[in-house]
Amino acid sequence: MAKSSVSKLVPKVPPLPSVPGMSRRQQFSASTKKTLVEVAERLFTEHGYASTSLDAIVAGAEVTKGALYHHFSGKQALYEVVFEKVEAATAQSIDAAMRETKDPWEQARAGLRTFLEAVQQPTYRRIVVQEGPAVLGYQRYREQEERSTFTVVEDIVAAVLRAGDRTVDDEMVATFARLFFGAMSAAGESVTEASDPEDAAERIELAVTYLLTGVQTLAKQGVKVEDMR
Amino acid sequence: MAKSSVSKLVPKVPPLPSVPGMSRRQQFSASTKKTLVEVAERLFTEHGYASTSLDAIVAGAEVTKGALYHHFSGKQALYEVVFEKVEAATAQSIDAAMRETKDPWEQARAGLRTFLEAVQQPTYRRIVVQEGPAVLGYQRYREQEERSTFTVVEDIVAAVLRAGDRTVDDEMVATFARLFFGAMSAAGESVTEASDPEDAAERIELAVTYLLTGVQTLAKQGVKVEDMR
DNA sequence: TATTGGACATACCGACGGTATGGCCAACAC
DNA sequence: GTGTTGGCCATACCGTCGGTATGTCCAATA
Repeated sequence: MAKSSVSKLVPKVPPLPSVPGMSRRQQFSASTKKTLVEVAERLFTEHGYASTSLDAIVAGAEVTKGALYHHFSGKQALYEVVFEKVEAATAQSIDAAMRETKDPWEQARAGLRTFLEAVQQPTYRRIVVQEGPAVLGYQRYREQEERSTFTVVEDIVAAVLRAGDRTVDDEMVATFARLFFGAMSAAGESVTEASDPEDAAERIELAVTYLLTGVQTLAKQGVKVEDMR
Repeated sequence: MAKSSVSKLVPKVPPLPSVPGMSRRQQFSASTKKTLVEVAERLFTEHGYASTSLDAIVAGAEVTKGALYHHFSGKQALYEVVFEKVEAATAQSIDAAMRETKDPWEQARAGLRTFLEAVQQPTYRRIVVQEGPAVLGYQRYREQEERSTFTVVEDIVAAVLRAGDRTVDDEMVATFARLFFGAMSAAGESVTEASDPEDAAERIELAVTYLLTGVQTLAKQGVKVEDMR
């Protein structure tokens, strides 16, 4: 009991590089909200959504459920914020990797490679790939996806595809992007669970390269997607 | 109260085409177990795992939790039985579709088409694709998968791949199969959610055909997967 | 200085998964 | 025919967890 009273008497350390536009009160509030999200991200990643209780989250953040429900409407809403954060970070990292080169083909390779790496990260795997659809429902899952990572992947696919066949419309690009996105997501799980992850990742890249080479070859021959009908 | 006493006084209708090897008692038991699985499959499909209470399941089966826990060790175990049932049925339907023709290439087309159809069925989508990984955990999910549907898909991929390049090893086949399996799963969601599902399905088939044609073209040119290194 | 409202803490509720216990009756032994 | 046993299931109950209602404190503003 002494311990808890101490934790109450000693307030949280204020975020020192204080944001100028915010009052002290607002800064404390933002700090607890941020802490809640960070703790939730960690626990959701480690134990999954169902096995992570709100009590565990608020304990980890050293607050109470009152604080949590003041900032979020419930467990699912908190999860959604964590989800968005993880998605945004991943999209940004892919984007950054692509900006390191200017050659479109190299950009695509770099982007896909980074995506394959991202999809192996425990946080992205658990929160986005494995539990995202089940927790958010597929509708919301897809909406969130399309505002970040999927769009980046779609741009890559569009560049690769249109390099060989300029006649493909947007919907066809989206279709290819869906296939690639699904394939890479499954690949991430596969790689992570493999006995030799490095070797598995290499095989994935080999397979994808083979498929892309096939697409390139068709393009050089002037074979278009529409010709498949 | 009169209602409940009536339901107790009037026992369930015994399964009439009685299995010879079973005693009456065993047949009643098997009947309740089967009913529980069927009701659970329906409710899990309609409302999802988390939103389906055991009370709702036992009410639908007109038994009590005592019966449920006599036959299954818990909610997750019941889900796993349902999962296996759905997986087995899907694998069998793909298998049946493939047996209708003898040409290997046509078999592959039929198999993939049937898989694309299966992945759009509400039950398979919800129980296997959307919630399977989250509820069972990816480990068990993959174990179950590899005992049924995935293996069938893997066989198809192996046949297509080895028709052009006989040097690919089993692990490389498995890698391609993973990619295809993931791509088709995502495709199923995409098709189902599309404003025009038929059109979406056609686009998917077009895209897959394009990719396969690329693979065939490479094979004809003698380009092997190993050449990608 | 008075007042207000944002930012929490505390106490509590209902639902749900799971367990403990007991009753009933078919099946088998004799 | 009778006694006994064990499979099959009903009933009652418990702990946990997500969510809610209410109260408190204090910084910010007038």
